[in-house]
Amino acid sequence: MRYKTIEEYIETIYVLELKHGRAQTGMIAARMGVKPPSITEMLGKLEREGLIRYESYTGATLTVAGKKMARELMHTHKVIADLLEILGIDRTLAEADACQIEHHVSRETVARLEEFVKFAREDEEMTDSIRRFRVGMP
Amino acid sequence: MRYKTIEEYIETIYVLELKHGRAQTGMIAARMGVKPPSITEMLGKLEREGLIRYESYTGATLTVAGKKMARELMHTHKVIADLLEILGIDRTLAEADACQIEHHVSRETVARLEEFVKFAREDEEMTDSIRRFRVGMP
DNA sequence: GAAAAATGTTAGGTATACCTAAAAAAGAGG
DNA sequence: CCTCTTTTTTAGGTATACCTAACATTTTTC
Repeated sequence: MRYKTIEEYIETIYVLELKHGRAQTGMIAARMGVKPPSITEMLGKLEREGLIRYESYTGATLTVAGKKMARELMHTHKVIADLLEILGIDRTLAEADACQIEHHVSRETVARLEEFVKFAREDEEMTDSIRRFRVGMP
Repeated sequence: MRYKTIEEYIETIYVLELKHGRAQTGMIAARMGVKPPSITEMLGKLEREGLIRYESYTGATLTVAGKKMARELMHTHKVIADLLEILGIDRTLAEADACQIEHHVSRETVARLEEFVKFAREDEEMTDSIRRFRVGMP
């Protein structure tokens, strides 16, 4: 079994903070499939790295640096998922794949893929070509 | 620092076996930036998992299962790198990104991307659209 | 073919992301 | 405000991918 990355923790905290104002140990644990004591430990590490503020028994909130990381990850995720969907991959699968890929693409590549996604949406000829590609695919 | 995955070991052994008939501890260590004792240990694990044959002081060769994994990885790598290159990403960067992404895409998605790469090469209108996309990009 | 050089393995240790079980703190209901 | 419940943390332990230093084997060279 692979360990969760810091990025996955930050994303989880981001989502929980949006929904509940802060991310508590138990909520993070439930979402990530990791036991609470491990979360406590990890929150200590994330705080030492300046990505979250953390108070015992209260929960965690992202710092500016943490938010920046989270937003970049969300953005990357969206670009990848959109690209895969445009290329005819089922949204559910596209999301699942994006979840993994997002942690392993360079910024530069993301930027270029984003431009392609935009182009594929705006340019009529490209839209057409892609439509033809998708016709007759599973 | 992230640990090397089994897949990375298998790929390295594959390449070395192609070039030298077998993969020796030192060669693997040099390529992967991991010290020889760690390689010895890992080769034991890979053998227990049925991915390589391994003899002390002689080196490792891939089993059928190991070769299958290696070939699939190489194929996935090529599909991803080709796709990125088609979308205007510099080959060197495309290769680097593919090296990471290849370990995190579903088979199903790879299959679909492969079809897209083929289409992008064969279909004139698509080729044209992509050419227009790439014009005026860095 | 023996000594020297190169290569590989063993022994022992570190760091870290996880776990379970037990203790502690916070929150809710009477 | 005191007990009961829920939530969190502490304490202590495991597994694993790495490392260095020391030892063993193989290969090369004279």
